[in-house]
Amino acid sequence: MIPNHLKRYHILMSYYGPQHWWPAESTFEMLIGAILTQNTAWKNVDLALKKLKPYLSPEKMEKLPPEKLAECIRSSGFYRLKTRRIRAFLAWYKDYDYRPEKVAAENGYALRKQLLAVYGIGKETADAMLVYAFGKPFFIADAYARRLFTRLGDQVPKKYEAVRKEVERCLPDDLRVYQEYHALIDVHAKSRCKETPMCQGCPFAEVCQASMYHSS
DNA sequence: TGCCAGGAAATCC
DNA sequence: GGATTTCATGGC
Repeated sequence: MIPNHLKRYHILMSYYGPQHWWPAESTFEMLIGAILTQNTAWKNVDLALKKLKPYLSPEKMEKLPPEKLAECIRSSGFYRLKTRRIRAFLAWYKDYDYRPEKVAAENGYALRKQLLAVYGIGKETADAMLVYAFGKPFFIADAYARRLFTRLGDQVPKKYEAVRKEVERCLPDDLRVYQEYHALIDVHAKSRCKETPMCQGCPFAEVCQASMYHSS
């Protein structure tokens, strides 16, 4: 049986409402945040972004000495590593004159391949950038999504690509759906519905009987 | 106080 | 291809 992700999307949407993600004041901030949040709690990313505030444009960040950049993002963890990754991304982005609309003019899959070739950008980071900065519909098959699907009783594939493709097969080719579905899954994951036993007003209450949602 | 958080690359075999 | 290790801080 094919999990109906469109149905799940509607359930989450009617319960939490539109989220209008990604939480960033600019496209550039979103792109940097995507790298900073790798295996890192968003709270620590937010601290780093605040320190980066004076340099939150590609032109300014490019001129920032690496040691200074590292100092700013220290709170996000893996800071030496992420300094290299941010700089690698900036080098790639510069070929598009740091203009997201130029990047967005590329074909989605070709663009994804390009991003994956950049040092420090893997599948999840690439998909987040594609969806929230460059307007390409891809499903972000992150840890929250896998955990939710598992709890709803799916046999979730181990490979990232398999999960992504399976979800994409179930959804309309609509950017807004991909933007909201991922955001809603995130918001839901951080809500009290991660608790067990069954919490009050769980959006998945109807399917709970047929799933292991509140028993794992 | 130990454990984990919106991963990815390098290095094994 | 898979399994393991490295990268590191802050919060609970």
